[in-house]
Amino acid sequence: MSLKHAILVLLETEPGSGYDLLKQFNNSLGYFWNAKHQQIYQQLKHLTNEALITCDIEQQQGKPDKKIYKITAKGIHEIKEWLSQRVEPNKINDALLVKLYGGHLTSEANLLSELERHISLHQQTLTKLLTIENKYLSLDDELQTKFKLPYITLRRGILGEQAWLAWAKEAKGMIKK
Amino acid sequence: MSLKHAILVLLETEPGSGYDLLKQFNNSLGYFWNAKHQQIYQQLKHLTNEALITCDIEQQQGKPDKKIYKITAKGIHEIKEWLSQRVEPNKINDALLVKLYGGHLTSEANLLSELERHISLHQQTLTKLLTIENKYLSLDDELQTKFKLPYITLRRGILGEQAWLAWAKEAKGMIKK
DNA sequence: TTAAATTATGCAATTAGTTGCATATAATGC
DNA sequence: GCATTATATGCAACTAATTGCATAATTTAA
Repeated sequence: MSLKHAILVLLETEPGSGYDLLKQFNNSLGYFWNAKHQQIYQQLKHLTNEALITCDIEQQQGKPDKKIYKITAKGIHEIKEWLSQRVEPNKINDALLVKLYGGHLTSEANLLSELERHISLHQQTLTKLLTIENKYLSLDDELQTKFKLPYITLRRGILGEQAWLAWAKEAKGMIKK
Repeated sequence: MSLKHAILVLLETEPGSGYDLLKQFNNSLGYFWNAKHQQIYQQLKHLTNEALITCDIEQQQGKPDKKIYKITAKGIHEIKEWLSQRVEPNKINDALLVKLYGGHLTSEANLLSELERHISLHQQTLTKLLTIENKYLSLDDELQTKFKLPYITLRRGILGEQAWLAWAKEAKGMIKK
């Protein structure tokens, strides 16, 4: 399980609330980690109980109070321990491919429109990632070096989405033929 | 949840045992669905209770009896119903990218050796997929047409792995620099 | 001006998935 | 000759993740 470690790594970079983490997962980091708000809030509670993070409450007018979490020394130690161990390669469960695999039981039009819908989602993701990349590339050398590792993960997102779109184009052609 | 539908789709193509399904997931279909044996056996029980599949027992000498499952008319109906609905795009949770993202807390050597380990796993997967592709390409036109849709999903695996490896090469270069 | 989206959190119940254990033979490799 | 891998299934306990519900003010867009 590494939602735990994903959260620790994010909080090590910068303290934040559950909602902040949620936004990071939903926006920029969605190409490598996804989680619902429930999971994040529950995990933050666990991590606090384990003393891997601590929490300060920030008063806000109107909105509910914001709980700002930050990592502890014990939390940093936990990350380092985790980093020294192997991680499992990514488990893939792709329902769209199941749908295509069994696609002879439905219409070509259905397959094509579903594919089209996914293409547009992936295209949106790619555009978002390229925008982030452009911001990165406009930084000075020092900052580029500082954010080199996150940038490498961003490149995974970009290359992954480009390959997905290339496949989808090929797939569309083959379905029609 | 579409392990259920992944199993139904596989059994629609060809009846088989839980173990047969496990092998399919672990070998050829691992690039689009993964499941442990427990999950498969449990799901087969559920599907049987729902009368979406039925089961014949095949006696074997030495080994435990093999339970051969096949899909029912109700099961086919369930697939068609599912195929008519939208599927969610793939949720990604990639621990290796978390590791790289927080990689400043560990050594470059550690990152590189982990990356190298994953490269070799992905290379193996790609080789396996290309072997399957070659078999497909040597079929006659009629059979190629028949297996067109599964082949499209195979292409996703191939293009996905190739893109992953291209990224990894780039990443290695950047980490060293 | 009214509806919808955003900000911000969390309990409770359920479903999905993993891990550990258990059994038992045959075939393969060292 | 001995260890490992493959064949073949499944219970029980646990952990992880999702879904439904709940609250409540602010900002934004139609």
